[in-house]
Amino acid sequence: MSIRQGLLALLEQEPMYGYQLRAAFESSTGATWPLNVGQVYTTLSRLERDGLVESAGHDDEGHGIYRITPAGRAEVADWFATPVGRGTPPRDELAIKLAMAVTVPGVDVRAVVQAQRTATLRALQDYTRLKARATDSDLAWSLVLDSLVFDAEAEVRWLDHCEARLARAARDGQSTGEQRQTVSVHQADEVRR
Amino acid sequence: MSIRQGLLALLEQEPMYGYQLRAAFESSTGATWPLNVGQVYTTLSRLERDGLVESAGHDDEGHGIYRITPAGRAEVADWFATPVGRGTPPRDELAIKLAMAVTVPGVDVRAVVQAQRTATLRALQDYTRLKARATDSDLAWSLVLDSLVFDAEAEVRWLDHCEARLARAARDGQSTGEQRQTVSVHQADEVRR
DNA sequence: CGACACATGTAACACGTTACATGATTTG
DNA sequence: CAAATCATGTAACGTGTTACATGTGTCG
Repeated sequence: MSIRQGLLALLEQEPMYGYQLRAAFESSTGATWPLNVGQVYTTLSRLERDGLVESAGHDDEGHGIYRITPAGRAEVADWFATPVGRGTPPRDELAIKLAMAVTVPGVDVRAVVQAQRTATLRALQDYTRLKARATDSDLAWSLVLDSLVFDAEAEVRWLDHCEARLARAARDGQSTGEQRQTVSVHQADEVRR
Repeated sequence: MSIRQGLLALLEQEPMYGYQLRAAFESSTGATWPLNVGQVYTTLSRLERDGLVESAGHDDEGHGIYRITPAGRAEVADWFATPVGRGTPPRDELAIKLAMAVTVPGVDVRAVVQAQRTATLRALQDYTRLKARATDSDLAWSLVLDSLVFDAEAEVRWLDHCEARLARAARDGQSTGEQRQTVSVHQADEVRR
């Protein structure tokens, strides 16, 4: 649901054709998330289907131009105005994986944490290397890169935290898997708000 | 791609029927990500289609039990052994949104940052409140909660960082939108590795 | 000429998600 | 009894993603 919004936002700047849109998107995000061109066209179709963009004839060179509609503008405004979903946060694969690792007996949780930690640290190095260049020019990309860095750092911190807790749990003799047999359902509907 | 793996991992612990699986999943993740029961069954079908689980007759009470296959076990082992995708990191909607906000002229970036900051801080409070209870018992849920906290904290830090950079950029007169007209493609294929 | 970037699409599939239909069993 | 929970499924849709088909222009 973010490519859709992203492309739509770019179209608010100026009508564009498909290839141009892809270039604009990758330029802003610094090619952090490579975008298959085909997806631009499928997404444009869907946006047109939903009345958020419309075909606007052809370019001087014959490119099929797309233009944003009033409804589209409204949607973009709404997107920027509404904070990103901290109500039901996006499923975090790593968190799920660790949760399962400590739930299912016979999994070497420490090893999982270690492996992840190494990988994340390596990614962090890559990001830092990339940040060296490209700094002041592309503000957008620079911020995206920083986002990746902050995320990765938080992940490392969390992994360390996990290790500490696991060590403590192990020391206290709890065999990591003292789950009840018949799992009780719905002990926390509150999270759902 | 994480529910699939999660359910599969749970089945390695012990054969189960659908409803039980959902309970186990929500128990481990602390109902942080509520899981529609229907999805358990669709996912089970797909897992069976792929030969990772198989039907194992019926329970004493007539429940349709699913059992993990050797191939399934292999996949789980692989899942735990392979670090989560720090090669092409998952698309971060907030990062994309901010990138677009600074790219498209006429967007009040500061307002976007502010709104997000408020929302995230509020979420952080909720998490902290939840952490008060539930601590030592459910290790898994506790870790998931911590993950959310660490993530949210990193987000706030990043938002502050963004604000600072934006202020600096504004002070230096760059009108936030000094993007080149014709966007240059592929200036950074390196990220893709 | 041949390779390569530009450019536009389409078909197919994956996973996640919701809404709905249906029935058994429990419980106030 | 009525309402809620347990339990199993299916149908339909949405976005994201890849692979493919196809054609034009450009440049060494």
